[in-house]
Amino acid sequence: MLLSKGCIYGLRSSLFLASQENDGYVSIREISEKLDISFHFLTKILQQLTSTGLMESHKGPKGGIRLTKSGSEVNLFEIVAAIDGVELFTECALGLPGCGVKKPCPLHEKWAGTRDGIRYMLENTNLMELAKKGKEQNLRITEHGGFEWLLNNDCNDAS
Amino acid sequence: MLLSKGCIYGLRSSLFLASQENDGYVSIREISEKLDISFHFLTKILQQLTSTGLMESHKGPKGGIRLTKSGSEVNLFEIVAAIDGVELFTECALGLPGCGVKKPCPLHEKWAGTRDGIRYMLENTNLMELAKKGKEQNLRITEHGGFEWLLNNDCNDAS
DNA sequence: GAGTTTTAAGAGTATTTTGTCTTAATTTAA
DNA sequence: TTAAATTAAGACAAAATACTCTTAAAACTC
Repeated sequence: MLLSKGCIYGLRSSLFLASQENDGYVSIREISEKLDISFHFLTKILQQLTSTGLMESHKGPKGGIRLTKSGSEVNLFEIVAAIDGVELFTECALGLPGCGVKKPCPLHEKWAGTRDGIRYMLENTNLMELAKKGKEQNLRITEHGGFEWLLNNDCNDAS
Repeated sequence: MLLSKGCIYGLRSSLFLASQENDGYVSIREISEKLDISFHFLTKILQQLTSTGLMESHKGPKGGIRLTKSGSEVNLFEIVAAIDGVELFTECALGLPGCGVKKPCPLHEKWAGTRDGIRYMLENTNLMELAKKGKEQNLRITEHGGFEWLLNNDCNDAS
């Protein structure tokens, strides 16, 4: 698996926040229910994003979490790096410590190119463009629910 | 981590076998000692490669394991797929089941392109070219040892 | 055929990842 | 000022991954 579960949850949550119409706090409980993610686990993931400054949280009623910057200013690499770290983008494909141009493994050059391709894609994709696309085309952000349903329904809705 | 430890061990072992001068059986014990991999663990990994037909094994003295095809006919994708499976190359970056052109997530297109890039690199890299490169430039195949040392020393060597 | 060398197979252990539960601290609002 | 709502933090549990150990089966050598 390329990204850890926590990282995937972090990306989905970030995308959800970026697709909100207003920029107020959204409670983690709501995110966890709408995205079908374990509440307590998500809490810990999002703490990593607040500790790195990508999000800010607020306690109490009307509290929750929100992006510190506009979705258009946050790229996916920032989120991945905050949760999974940058090892994926620095490590050797054959697992050799310290693999690099100075002491390469036979696969180093090719892998470095591919690795940079992943990084480039993540760095050049921001939350806003994904949220826009998701809303316009009502794409999925959870197993069964698209953006449309997600943004127009309360959790408590019986429907 | 992109590849599991087992997969990395499988790749290193395959590369080691492809770099042998003769095509006889090499004992798993020798591979495990030279590549510094746990013997019993490696045994299980290589069993996956023999069960998929990429390698063949032989018991008893003079036994061991060897590639069924020439190193130039084995690409890295075959090895990765045999050990880690093809999920990496089919799964959604956001973890949504069944993500694809029909029911995409907002990231699907971009991720599919990147994913195919990884696959393309693996499919278009064969063991022989890596072994050749490794031997010519005496690159590393283990943390401290290069190809040269590896191929010219017996395990029992006191040196 | 007996003994040795090797892979095969399975049970068991350790570590990491993933997820759960409880309590504390903070904030709002009645 | 009390109660409710929320995040923060830490202990705990489950599952997956990584690794170890023991025994069995096969093949070679004498």
